[in-house]
Amino acid sequence: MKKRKPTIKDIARRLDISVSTVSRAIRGAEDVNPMTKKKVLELAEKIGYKKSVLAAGLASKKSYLIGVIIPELTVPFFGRVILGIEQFLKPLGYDLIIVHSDEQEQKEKECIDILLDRQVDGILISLSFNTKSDLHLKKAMEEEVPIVVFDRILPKSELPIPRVIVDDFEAGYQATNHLINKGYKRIAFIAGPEDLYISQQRLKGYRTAMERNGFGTSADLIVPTLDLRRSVGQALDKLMVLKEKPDAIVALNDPIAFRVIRLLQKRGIEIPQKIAVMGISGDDMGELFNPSLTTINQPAQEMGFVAANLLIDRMNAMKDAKNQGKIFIPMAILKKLPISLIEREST
Amino acid sequence: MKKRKPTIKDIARRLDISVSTVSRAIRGAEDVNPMTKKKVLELAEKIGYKKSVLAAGLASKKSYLIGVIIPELTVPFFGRVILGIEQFLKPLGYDLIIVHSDEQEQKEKECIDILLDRQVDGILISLSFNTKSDLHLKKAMEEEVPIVVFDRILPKSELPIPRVIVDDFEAGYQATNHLINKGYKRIAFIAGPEDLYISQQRLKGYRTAMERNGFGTSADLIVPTLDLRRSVGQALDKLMVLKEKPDAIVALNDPIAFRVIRLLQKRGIEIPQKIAVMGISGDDMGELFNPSLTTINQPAQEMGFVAANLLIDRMNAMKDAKNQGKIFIPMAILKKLPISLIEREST
DNA sequence: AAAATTACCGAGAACGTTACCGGTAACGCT
DNA sequence: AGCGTTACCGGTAACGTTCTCGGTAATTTT
Repeated sequence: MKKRKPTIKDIARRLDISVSTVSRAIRGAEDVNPMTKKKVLELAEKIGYKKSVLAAGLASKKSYLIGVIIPELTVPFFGRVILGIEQFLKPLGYDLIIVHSDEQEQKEKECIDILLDRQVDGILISLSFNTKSDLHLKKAMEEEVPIVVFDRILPKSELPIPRVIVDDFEAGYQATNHLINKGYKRIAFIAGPEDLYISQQRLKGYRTAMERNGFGTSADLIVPTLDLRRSVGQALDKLMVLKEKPDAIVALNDPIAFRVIRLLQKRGIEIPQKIAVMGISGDDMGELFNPSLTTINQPAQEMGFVAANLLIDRMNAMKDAKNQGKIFIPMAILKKLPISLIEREST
Repeated sequence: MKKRKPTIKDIARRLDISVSTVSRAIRGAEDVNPMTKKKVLELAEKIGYKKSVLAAGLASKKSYLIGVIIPELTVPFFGRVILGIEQFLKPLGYDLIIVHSDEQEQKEKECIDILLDRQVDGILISLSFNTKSDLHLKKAMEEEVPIVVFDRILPKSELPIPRVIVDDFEAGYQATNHLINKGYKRIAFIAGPEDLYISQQRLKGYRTAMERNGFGTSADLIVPTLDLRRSVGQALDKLMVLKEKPDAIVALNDPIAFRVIRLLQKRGIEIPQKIAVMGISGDDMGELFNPSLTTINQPAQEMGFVAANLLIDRMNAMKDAKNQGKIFIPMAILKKLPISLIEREST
């Protein structure tokens, strides 16, 4: 006694109308009598009809799936971004398929492939720490699936795609400035990989702040880390062997700052008395540390919201162009979100 | 100049064979000459053929999508679980669609609906803090999509579905025991909602350890929290107004423990000198705290792996039953994973 | 040498929906 | 009265696979 799942045909038969009409009614399209529409909807509800996304997708060449690629699952910042993405996309009937690149360029490529295979309608991506090229993004563009990059973008990319980031220069600048205002003088910066746009910009902000206040930016004080975990210690080591040790440290982001705090404490260095520490991210977790972490807040959720919005815009633009028979000319957009200071105990 | 995406038909035409054969070759099925198979695969690669998951799913009634429902995106534990799930499922060609319930039963229901609409082949779910019934799981069962619950399960559920958890009793027991061994005497327990199985069991473990060591378990020392954030403070308050304050606290999980540490420090209470704190989860983050958090490690990744494994088993069992014309009789399975102590500075 | 088995392949019907086009009836306009 | 609109609706062909069944030739078995 198996109960076949009801389909559009069953409804059509029982109501003695055509499948076309039922289809139109179901998806709330134009050209259908309110009366019949009501009847269809009621019967559908009654017999527990569920539209097959698969079949619908196949026929309409849309999947109503949006792919999201993030570098790491456990970074709180990305969790908040996804919240914003959902907030925008869910009401529109899109679902999310979330994959992570594990901070590796190679895996990132695979992620793109997976999503393309799934025929997602669009892709939202934040690049991994180690991504140096965006050829894989190009691939997506060639398949005509719109893509927008958020937060972690590539500096020199020529690709005409939308990007949404925070004002990273300003973040670096304000962080450094805050420290200077607090009276710190030898301020160090723990950067990320060279190719990383956020690293470049935040560093630039740091440099500018230092120079405007008459402090040099000796190369000693700028050390890179290649990931969020292991190499933070090495970076810090470089700082601590200097003859003149820094009295404050700006970390590229909060996860790095957390580790810096911990490592300094292990050395018995008091924060912020001996050395102050600043993060950039605005993770909630920073509040729980002892001392709690002063940081630059990034509007993560808003970023997700805006990125999703840009994606839908782009999708619509592509569709419109196609309908009018024109070819769609993709354009680069760079949207910067404002940041703000969260002062806590570590500075 | 639009380039239609190559399909199975294109390959068939160019190789002058039938689509059936191409299909078989592509999906590596039986009954196809190795020679032609090779040719198909090569041509497919050459012209950049991508199989349409939509069409394949429609025809085969499989989506190769597995839904994962977790209570919160930003809890590290779940991030690790997902890693394990991926590890098992990816090689099998499944992709994950991750949704979160925001710790609300209502949203959890919606999540199930979304996944069912997507025609996922299976569902992995960890219940929200506030889920009291599992009727929504029943719904999934009725649609014949297999489901397995991990970590956060319901105590009294009669549903014949697989569950995988850690040995929560043992976790509570070992945590408490560790504290006792360290010489603490008035040990408090911060629990979760009453209906939560992990809370019940860990509490039971706590009680047993206390009693076996001749300590009473006065009701004062057991306080509940309803979420991972706000109400932790209230729970702690109840403990701190006692005439005889506790000298150690076991928290239901690490996120709660983090907050406890912070709140105690704000009151100027030294950890672990005045009060010791223990978590249960094994979050990496615990290492970064000051003092670092002693915790019971849960094999999160393994849990994901095992849960995924059980899911696939169940899927196969259902398929086999169907093929043999029998009806599938679902059975409950409860798999317990072993835990271990991570001793750090907070005790 | 006949029969049975095996290895491989093809035809064609699903799968459940949407897109496209055409048609009818009713209505309003000149 | 004739004509163009509008509001609905239906038929049918996609969409790109997989599945079932059957068929042929080669190979093995008896």
